[in-house]
Amino acid sequence: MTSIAQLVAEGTITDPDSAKGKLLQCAARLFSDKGFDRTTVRDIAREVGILSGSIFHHFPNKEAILCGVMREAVLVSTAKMRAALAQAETPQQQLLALITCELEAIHGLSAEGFALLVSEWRRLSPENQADVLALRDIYEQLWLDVLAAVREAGLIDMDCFLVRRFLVGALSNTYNWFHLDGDMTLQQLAQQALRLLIHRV
Amino acid sequence: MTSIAQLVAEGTITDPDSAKGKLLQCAARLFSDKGFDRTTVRDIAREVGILSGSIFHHFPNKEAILCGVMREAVLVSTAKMRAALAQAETPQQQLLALITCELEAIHGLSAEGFALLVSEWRRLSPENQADVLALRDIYEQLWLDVLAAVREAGLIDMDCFLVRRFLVGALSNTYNWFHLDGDMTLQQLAQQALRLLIHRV
DNA sequence: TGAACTACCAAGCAAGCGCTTGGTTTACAC
DNA sequence: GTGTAAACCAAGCGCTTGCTTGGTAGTTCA
Repeated sequence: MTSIAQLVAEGTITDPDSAKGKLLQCAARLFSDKGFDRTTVRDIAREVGILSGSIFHHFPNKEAILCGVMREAVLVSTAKMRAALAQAETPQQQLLALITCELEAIHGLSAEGFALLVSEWRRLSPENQADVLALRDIYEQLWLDVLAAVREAGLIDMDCFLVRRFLVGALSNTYNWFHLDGDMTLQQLAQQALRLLIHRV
Repeated sequence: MTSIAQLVAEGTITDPDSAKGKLLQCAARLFSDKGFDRTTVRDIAREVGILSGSIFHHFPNKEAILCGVMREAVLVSTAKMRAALAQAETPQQQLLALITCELEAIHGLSAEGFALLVSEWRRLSPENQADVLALRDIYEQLWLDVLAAVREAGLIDMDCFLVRRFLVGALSNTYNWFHLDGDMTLQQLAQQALRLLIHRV
């Protein structure tokens, strides 16, 4: 059973085969492609093959779609990171695993819509921001734990929070220049990002 | 004569005291605060104290305002960076100077609207993107020259293009978490960013 | 068989959007 | 005084937006 199927079974995330799940999936792709504001509810509806009004049977408003996309993106990514961490041994391997996971999420290989957490964060109301932030805190704690271990091992000497903040920017911005079909593989990109943080790889 | 006054005298940028200059300034702030799509021409007009239709006496359309803001932001930043470079001696000092300049630009201390180059880049038509990109290439070449010198000095060992790309993301994302009135000064932030790239500071 | 519920359609409303149009004010040159 | 041009106003057009409303198929379960 894949980690996603598990989350669906738990009721943590929406079944991607359900109507609501398809809406979230299409919305995530459209939001990522064109941005939240430039994506109309008619765009999303057309993509799933229903009329625009029907969307509001599943969501109270447009913002709730974005919120749903973000929530599930964080949840899926957290699960994938936990699974990847379990397979890594040294702190350095763990850090590389996290970087790889986040890059995969950003470039739509795992949780479509993850990049929106940075680019469209301000579109969310304060209430919805707090809602997603609670999930994101769990996600970020995984990072901080690993970074602390790497620091403990003497591989970095900067403040962990600061390292993470720089890294969030560096990785999320790869969305603007890195392409999966280019010369560089995602694994190579992850390796280079690791080299940025750790100077003896 | 300040570098900005010089650019105005050359006719390179718009006089900030002129009607058009005030429009660009207000638009830059509003675009930065609320985003391009969420800022209406009525918002901008209200801010400068004219009616919305009057804006189109100065600009052919809304996108041209964003394009103008970006153009001037790059031009001002480039000039500021050149001035800062002239005062630095070692490659490492030069790199710190560039980082400081870019952080100042991002956080609105020099060229208001610089952060838009990343966050609102996709709102520009391909023609306008090419237009701004030509100016930005000059700006980026300054970075690459300094990074090459730092690399020559053996202080970094990664590909310069890649370092710059990671750095663009890391610095531009400080807009989302760093605040000028917080515990950390902008100079300290610049120092830390330098430490990320160079491991013996 | 029929009540209840889910998912969706068909139509359209109210508000806000970028932008246009024709006319007025102001400043300055001759 | 008159001409000219820039800067702006006043009004609103045409269109798109998120969202609402009332109703209809299809399925489930008693």
